[in-house]
Amino acid sequence: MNGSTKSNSQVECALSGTRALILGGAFAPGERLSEPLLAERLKVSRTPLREAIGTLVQEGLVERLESGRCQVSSYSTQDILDAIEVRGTIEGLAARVAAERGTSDKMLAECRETLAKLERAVGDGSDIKFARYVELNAEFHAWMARAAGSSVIEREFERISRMPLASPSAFLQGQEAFPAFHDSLVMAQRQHRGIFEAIERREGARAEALCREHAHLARENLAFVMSEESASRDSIPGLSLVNN
Amino acid sequence: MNGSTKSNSQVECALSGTRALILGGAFAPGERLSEPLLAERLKVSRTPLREAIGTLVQEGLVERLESGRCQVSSYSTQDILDAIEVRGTIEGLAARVAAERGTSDKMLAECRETLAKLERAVGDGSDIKFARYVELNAEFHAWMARAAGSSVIEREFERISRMPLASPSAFLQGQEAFPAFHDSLVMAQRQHRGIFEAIERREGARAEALCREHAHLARENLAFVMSEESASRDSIPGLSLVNN
DNA sequence: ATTTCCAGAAGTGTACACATTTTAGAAGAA
DNA sequence: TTCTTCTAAAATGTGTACACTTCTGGAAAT
Repeated sequence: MNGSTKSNSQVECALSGTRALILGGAFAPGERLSEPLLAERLKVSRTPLREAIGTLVQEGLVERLESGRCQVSSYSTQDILDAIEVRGTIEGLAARVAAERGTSDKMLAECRETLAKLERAVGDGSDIKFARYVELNAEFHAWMARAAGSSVIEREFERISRMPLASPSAFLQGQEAFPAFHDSLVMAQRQHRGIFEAIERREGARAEALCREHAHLARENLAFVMSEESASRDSIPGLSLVNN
Repeated sequence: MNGSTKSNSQVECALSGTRALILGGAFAPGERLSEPLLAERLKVSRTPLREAIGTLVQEGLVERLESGRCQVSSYSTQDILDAIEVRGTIEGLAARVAAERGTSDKMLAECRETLAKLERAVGDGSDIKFARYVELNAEFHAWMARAAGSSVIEREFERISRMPLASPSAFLQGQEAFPAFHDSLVMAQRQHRGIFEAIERREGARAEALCREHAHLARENLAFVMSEESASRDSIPGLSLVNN
């Protein structure tokens, strides 16, 4: 549920617990949070909970009102589209920098392996291993952020990826049912190849442009999910926070 | 910009106080912070101080060690250059979006006024009003972030601008003495005009490219300041955190 | 029926105590 | 000297009490 909690500290517990509740739709967007109630629910005291809430405010999942109270954030579809655009832009920067400054053979080899695994997960498009794909897709994007060789750029990528629904894998979970998504994944994988090739050949502009186009695919997926009234709306964490 | 503490809360006090101490060079980069000592120094108790430190960790000014202790961050020159590049990229995105989606007449009028004021502050380059220029320059950049009409983009701009030395005005303070900076300011103002014109004419690609080039100017200024052993090194807040 | 006002309920901000962990330095052995 | 080991000091993590603020609901007045 809360993933792998490395530290059993109360703050970690409060953070992952609150995040899971919000992303799982336990609160309506705009709903106020009560520290005492939430503390009791999560079995932590207010002190670590308050620290966790502060983190969530920084992340943008929770907003602080003038009065000091906090409420669960509410996003418009446009907000999510913009967040994906920001991610694509940052990834584009990372890829361009990786291409321009050059990437070590070791890094390139790492990515080649990930890409090969991704191709095996995609297969010929008729029998895609989704769970595996999601994992490897995240790995590829994290690699790009790392390949720039800049802790600042990597940090920024991680931050925007933590924003709900802006992460590279946000819309992949639980979409097996839709054949349209299969084509999307095949195309995405072709773009992965293109991005890697551009970085390898030190073609910065091409790498950047491809990253942006790659992010555009996520925007299309969001538009698709938002237009559907299917069960997928419940299976995607955080989608309950999106209003119109 | 936040200079004046709107709320007299203990957290605000601890936050601005600690930030000022760090940016002012009261701690060496990498130096550990002691909550009890810092609390006593700032006349606040540990609880609000801890919250403030958490914020500073999120901002990147302070790092949390495995043990739980905190230390003042240390940046390389490359880190700052990268942060400026990220800012230029985000600004470029903002400008492109503003151009592509269109900007209201009211917004455009606002910016025209700022630009006119900026030109008055620059004059013919022989008698630049620096303090005024710094203020208006910040206004122009904030306008760009707003012009995109996206809270997500604006947020991201504000975040990266808070990173020490990455803000649009980081290297302007206290550089009156250097004639080279006068040319730099004149050119910067010409770029401001170009960016505005591109947004007005809805030339997204041009607006984006100009923003990046504009940020490059800040990179040059950093390189200049770092090469100098002048007093300017002490007059720029946060420069003491840069190592090599 | 609508507005105003007030009191109680609930919530946040802060201080502080205490348990546990980490650090630093002295003492001792190789 | 240099490296271990141990111990006391100091720091952090957390629970809790309490002051002060904000919210809520209903009674009274219009």
